[in-house]
Amino acid sequence: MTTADSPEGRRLTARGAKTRARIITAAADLIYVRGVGATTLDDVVAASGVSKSQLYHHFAGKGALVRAVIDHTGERVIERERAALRQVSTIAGLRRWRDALVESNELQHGAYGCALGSLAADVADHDDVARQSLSELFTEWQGLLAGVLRRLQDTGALSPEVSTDQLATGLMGALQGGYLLAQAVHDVTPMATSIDMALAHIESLSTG
Amino acid sequence: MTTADSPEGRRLTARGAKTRARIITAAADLIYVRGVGATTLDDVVAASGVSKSQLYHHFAGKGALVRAVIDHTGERVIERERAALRQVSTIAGLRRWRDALVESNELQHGAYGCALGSLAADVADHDDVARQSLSELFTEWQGLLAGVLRRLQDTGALSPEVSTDQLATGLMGALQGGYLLAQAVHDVTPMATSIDMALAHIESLSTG
DNA sequence: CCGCAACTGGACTATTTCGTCCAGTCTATT
DNA sequence: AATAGACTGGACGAAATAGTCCAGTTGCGG
Repeated sequence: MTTADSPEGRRLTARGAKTRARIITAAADLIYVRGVGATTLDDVVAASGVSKSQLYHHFAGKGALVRAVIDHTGERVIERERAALRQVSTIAGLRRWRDALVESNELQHGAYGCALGSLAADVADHDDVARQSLSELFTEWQGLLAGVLRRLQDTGALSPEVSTDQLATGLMGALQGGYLLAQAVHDVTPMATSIDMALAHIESLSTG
Repeated sequence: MTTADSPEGRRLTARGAKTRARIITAAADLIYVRGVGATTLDDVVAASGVSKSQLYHHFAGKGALVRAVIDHTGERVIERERAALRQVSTIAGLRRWRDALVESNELQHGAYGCALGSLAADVADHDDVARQSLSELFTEWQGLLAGVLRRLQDTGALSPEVSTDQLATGLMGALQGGYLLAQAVHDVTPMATSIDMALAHIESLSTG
């Protein structure tokens, strides 16, 4: 999944890998809060406690760093979602998943939005390879949701007629739209409402 | 709705107003395509054919210009939606509304996303008064959707039990999420799917 | 028709920010 | 433990960009 993002060929020592990781996590944190455009490389240098020459040693430039941040954030989100959704096979489980996301977003009153969604809005029209990475990440995330929906079908809680892929897309749309509205309003209520509507629809498609 | 955005007190002549409007539309077009951060004031000056001193004559700075762009774009979107939704009172009418938005977005293969949504993602965490304007615009837009849903209730096409406000929020969430996914994938399919799910849910709530 | 205020235009400055360079330090291997 | 090569640090340069200033023009009220 993760594309080769360090200068090709050269192998990293353990120390180098650690430094590189420190740069990425610092950049990811800053970018999540301030956005790509408002995050300067000097900010990243200061936050990571790494010299600028190292930043350019590990990354070809700001674009490459941003792409690495996308990969990193993507892995984090996918990993979190994989853990959260792995065992879910009921509507109630999906509701608990929703609750966790809403509560987590509540902590910052909806600010900053979805880690992946904000990145997408930020770079999609500016960096095509970054956009494609994000596209694949969204697809993977939707795949996890589709897996849950298939399990609902297997247990008979969801009609076998419906397209789990389309429902997963709809659910992801509701989630991302909810994040965006919550970000604009600084209140998670619309996010909860938006996801609830998607879940209610899924529930209404139960067998019989 | 539109806040006073030109230096208070001074009255604009017709020529001044025209120049001011030209700046705003040029900036709005650039910002829609490139985003706020990637749009420079020199770009705006070049695109509008207006001198920089005039830009600063009409706007206190970049932030004020961006806020004016938000007001302008907001009015445009709300006006468009008001016209599109005014007479809608059936599910089929909502479907035609959906078709028009999807087709329009198809022209650019989903790029740039929703004029209001992109702005929100761009500035919400950086300018609180801009965020609040956007919040109000979303609320107004949702109000138009809620109006349609109330008409559905009046004609008996929608159960009088359901909350039209919540459904409108869910529909707006699906719309915005759909825009974002389409932007990431460069394909309007997920946008269509996302809205369709919301509409299917609304349709499933018909009386009886 | 005249004068004053508002509008127009573009050259200029200060600051920010991306990216480079070089000198010194650490580490793995022989 | 010596050396080669990889890693670290910060000072430096160049470009872009927000914002300022002043000289010239236009148009409206008296």
